[in-house]
This record gives sequence, C-alpha cells and structure tokens, in this order.
Amino acid sequence: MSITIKDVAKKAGVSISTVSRVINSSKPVSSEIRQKVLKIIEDTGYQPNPIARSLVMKKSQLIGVVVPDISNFFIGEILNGIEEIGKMYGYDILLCNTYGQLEQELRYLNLLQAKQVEGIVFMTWKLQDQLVEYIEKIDTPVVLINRNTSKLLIPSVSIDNFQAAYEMTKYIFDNGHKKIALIRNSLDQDAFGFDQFRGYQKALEENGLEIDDNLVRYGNFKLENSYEIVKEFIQKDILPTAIFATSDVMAIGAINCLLDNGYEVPGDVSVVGFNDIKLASIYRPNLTTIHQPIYDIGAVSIRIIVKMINKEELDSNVVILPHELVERDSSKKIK
Amino acid sequence: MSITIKDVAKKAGVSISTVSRVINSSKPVSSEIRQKVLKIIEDTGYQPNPIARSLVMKKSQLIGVVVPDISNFFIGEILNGIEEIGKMYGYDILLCNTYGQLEQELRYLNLLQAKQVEGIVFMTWKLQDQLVEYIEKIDTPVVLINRNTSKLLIPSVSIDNFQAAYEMTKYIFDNGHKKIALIRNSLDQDAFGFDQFRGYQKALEENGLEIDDNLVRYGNFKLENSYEIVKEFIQKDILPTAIFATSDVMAIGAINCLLDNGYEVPGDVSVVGFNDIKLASIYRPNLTTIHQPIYDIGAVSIRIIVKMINKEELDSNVVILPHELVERDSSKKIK
DNA sequence: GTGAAAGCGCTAACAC
DNA sequence: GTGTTAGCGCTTTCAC
Repeated sequence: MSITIKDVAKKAGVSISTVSRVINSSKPVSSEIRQKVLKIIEDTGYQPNPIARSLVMKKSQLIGVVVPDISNFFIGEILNGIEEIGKMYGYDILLCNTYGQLEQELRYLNLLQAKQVEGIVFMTWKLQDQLVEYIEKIDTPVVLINRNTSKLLIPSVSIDNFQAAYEMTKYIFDNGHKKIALIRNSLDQDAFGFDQFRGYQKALEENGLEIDDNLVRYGNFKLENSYEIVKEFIQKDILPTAIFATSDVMAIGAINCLLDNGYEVPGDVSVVGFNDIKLASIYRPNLTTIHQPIYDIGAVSIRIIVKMINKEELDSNVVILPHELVERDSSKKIK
Repeated sequence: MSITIKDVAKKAGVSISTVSRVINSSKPVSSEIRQKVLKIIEDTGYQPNPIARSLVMKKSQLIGVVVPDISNFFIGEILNGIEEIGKMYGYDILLCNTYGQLEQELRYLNLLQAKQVEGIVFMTWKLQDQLVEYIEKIDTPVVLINRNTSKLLIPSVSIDNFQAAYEMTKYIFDNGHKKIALIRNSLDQDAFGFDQFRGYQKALEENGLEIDDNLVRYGNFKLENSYEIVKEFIQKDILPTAIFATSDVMAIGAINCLLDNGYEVPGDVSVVGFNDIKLASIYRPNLTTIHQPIYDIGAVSIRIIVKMINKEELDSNVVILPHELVERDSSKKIK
C-alpha cells in the first residue's frame, strides 16, 4: 500500500490538515513545521492521491479529446499541440477515437462527462445537428476544432476556410487555368467544406468563370476516393488542367491516379491541396497547398478550454488562425 | 450539482447499498426493487461517479500510453489499436508525448503512477538503461512496444526484427544486388535496431558478402537524416545499387534524395523500407517493405496489460507477431 | 498557526 | 434480501 497523507502526518507529528496545507500552500504554516513535513514527504516519496483530491475538489485535471481518426496525418499533428499545451496547464489527455461515427461520438461525449473531464476538445468530419444539440446542452466546456461555429454557441478554432479556398482558386486562375476541378469534402452546410466551396465559387465568378458541375466533386477525405474521381475525369475525357483538392491526402490521391495513367504533374495537370501536413512536402512532387498552423490549432484549442474551465471571458467565440498559400512543385503556370 | 447515489436511494426509498447492488449486480436484489431503482436511474439520468468509485476500489480504469511522437505515422497507427481494444475492456487512454527525451519519459512514468493508472504501454526510440531500471522497479504493469525484451523482465510485443531484416536483405541479394547499404537506427544494443543489423549481417555473410562500413549508416528515424546520408553516398561516389532503410520514412528520404539528384528508383537504385505504414503504399514509387501488423501490435499490447492488471499468467513475456515482406515498386532485379 | 471533524460519492463488510 | 456503517485519501470549514 502506498503512503498517504495520514502517514506523513503521523511521522511529522502533526495533523493531516497541516500536511494538506503545506502541500497546497493553501494556508500559512510555520516555517519550522513546513520544513519538517517537506522533509518527510521527500524521504517517503509521498505523492498525494489525485483521485481522492478530485473527489473532494470535483476536478479531474482531465481533458477529453475526441477525434475521428488518430492515425490521420492532420489530426496527429494537432494532437501534438493539444498534448503539449495541455500538460503545460497540468491537464492530462483522455483520448477517444470515433471513426467519425455519430453513435461513437455521442457515446464518448457521454463517457467523458461521466469520467468528469473538465473540458472536451472535439473534432469530427461531419458535425451533425444532433451532436450540436447535445454539445450545447451539456455543462462541460467543449471547443470544436477546424470548424467555424459563428452560427453556434460552441467556441471553435480554425482558419478562414472561405478565404483560403478563394486565394487558392484565384492563384490557380492567375496561373492561366480555366478548367479548375474541385474535390471537396462531403459535409453538412455549416462545415468548413462549404466555406471552401464558397471561396472557390467566388474566385471563379469574379473571373467570369462558370461552375462546371462535372468538375465539382465530393470526396470523403480518403485517398482512394479522389483517385476514383480523377479516374472518372479521365474516362469521361473531361480532365481539367487543374485540380484543387481540399485536403492534401486527396490531392495526393489525385496525383497518384494521374501518374498511374501516364499524365505528368504539373506538366499536364496542376494539383493543389489543403492543410500542408508533413506529407505535403515529403511526397513528390511537393504539394502546392494551403498551410494551416496545425500545431497551433491544437494549442489554441486547449488554451480556450482552460479559459472556459476557469470561467474566464473568451475574447471571441470563434478563433481564426492565419493561413498561407505555399507554392511548391505540383502546380505551374500555363498559357 | 449532479445527482448521486444518495438521491437515487432516497427517491427509490431504499438504502444506498441496494442501489449500489443493482448498479454493480454485486449481490442479489429482489426483482421488484431492482426494477424500481432501475427506473429511477433511467428517469434521473444518474451516472455513478467513477472518481468516487476509483477511490474506494483503488482502480482508475485508466491506462497510460507513453509515446515518443504522436504525429509519427507508425505510432499513430499503433494508437488506433491501443485505443480501440482499450475501450473494449473499459479502459481509457491517458496519452503522453515524450519526444523521446529520457527526462520526459521518467517524468511521465512518475506522473502516470501518481494518477493511479492501472497499466502503462510504453514506446520509445531508445530504451535507456535508467528507464529499464525504473520500469522494473515500479508496481504498475508496463508493456514495451516494438522491442524485444527477452533479456529483461518487462513484457513486450514486436515482430522478429532479426528475421525480417534477414529476409529483406536476402531478398535484395537474390535480386542481384551486391552493394547493399543499410540505413539503420541509431540505438542501444538491446534494441530492435541491433536485431535488424544482425539480420542484415547474417544475410550478407551467408552469401559471402562483406560488410562495408561505408554503407552501414545510422539514421535517426527522420526523413532529412536519410536524405543527407544518401547525399553523402552520391558525393563520395559510393552509391550502392540497393539501399535498405529500417523505416519507411527513412526509405522515402533516401528516394527523395535520389530523385532530386537525377537518379531513378528503382531504375538506378533499389530502395526498400521497413514497417509498411500507410504512406508506404501512398508514396510513389510504392515501397517494397516489411509489413508489420501495426494495429495488432497496439491491440496485443493492451491485451497483455489487461492480463497483467488481472494478475493472469502471461503465456510468454515476449510476444512476437508475424511480419511479411511486401514487394512493390521501389525495388527491382538487376543482373 | 494548528487540529478536529465533516464530507466528497462510492463499495463492501457486517448485521439483521 | 436489505440496511447500517466504516472507510477510501483528501480538502476545508470551524474552533481554539
């Protein structure tokens, strides 16, 4: 059995309240006694039982993190930020993987509350209404990642997906492309996928281009999926000169398909991505893409949660981090 | 304030022990009362406080997972297995990221014990003696991932790195290569990196080849690192016909360097990897590599931890999972 | 400045 | 079968 506060108190010849006071510096203790207690703690290697402490303080020092896929490249990088900053504030991370399934998401949200986590960082591919409803109802602070919640009560952190997609589309257009396919994410209307679509739309319209429904396709974040879409472009002989995929992995799927079918990138087709995951600069050709401050997204989300836990006022419900268009080797000018 | 067992007891007009009994089915309760209590639990949405329960049961239902890099591709995939099987057994995952730094590793090991986790899954790049010593000393069950601990007391799960590296080297040799570089991991002698080296060594020796010290190099799991190594090969004009990197990411670093310098893969140089992370079949050329059952490694590690928690006998301290050589497009026969 | 005692929400003897 | 009670290890009034 490990050593408790009682043991320390006994050895020090003081009451447990006194020991508690020196541990927490919650009230003044005479320097003499403090030293004695400290010494005994040192000697015995006593560590306060956080569970007992949690029980009385009603604080678990735990933050739940719900993600749709731990092994997803983008998410892995976000987790780095979450973990590091979380630990900085003394919070441990309870990790939950939902595979993006609503049922799992609801289950974990419930489980995490039962576990008394103090806050939840939530990420999903598709933010279903039922989820929003549930999240807005619960007491535990929740912050959403990678999703603009300006219409909701839930705080969030993301980049300006509309603006980023606009810039990227404009960039492609400025490079001489007139046929620009969009492989977007199949998501609900309030999602970032919709914002991105609007950005794409605006850039085309501004430049007098019409949206070609054949060239706007829904992907599902999977490489195989964009691969198939491009295959269809080829088969139907409607291959555009540029493809804008709203995730790097989908961009790579597109490029792989092109390469497999004897096309050159960017020689025949320019392909650009979104996110700038590590892979974007590992893969050849290096991806032209929208750089997101991925680590910071995780870091900021924790900072928000901590503020909410401490009942501090949030400057804003929606935090928008800066993005940047990174020009690499998968796109080129045409005339 | 949320509802407690007391409230339920009062509403049901029974004692709290009875409520506890129906919650835990720990002792028979008359069907009539059981129904009544169940109904009230249903109505009130009562959920037992796991912290209070932990305090008295001395069980936290938490498993600590310590990894050197959450965003590492290989580790992300392992985490999937850990999370899923862990949840299956009712355990939550406390995630800790160490960046492979001994100081952090020790700190987290300590923190996790203080948090009363019931077991720890531990992963690191370099298993330092100090760590082994510490782990062997503590009461909390620990299992090591991706490391053969046959000489230690600590259980582990991994593949047969020696055999796998042997097979891969032999495969390359059988493809006609006589100059085979090895980019191995710079690790302590008991590590899998050493086993892999021995496998490489054996395959060469069996075939009457000598080890060329210029061609056996230490990488550090980083892409940039193997990139530099290959650059040096080129500069010194000692480029071999085949490069065996003991991680897929390092293999890709090698290929990138070759491509950047105008070489073809596998045209001029065959490059093979190790692990078979998702990226291995996304990257072009697809990597010839050693397939590890990555998800299963995570899954099995949790099963072992659960057995240890339950004080069940382990069949074996060291679990070796099967591997497989996967032939893809980054290697070819030469004459 | 210090100690006694109550109580966080729960489980598990122990009685009946 | 059911209720009473004693803790689990800690924080925090409330006295002194």
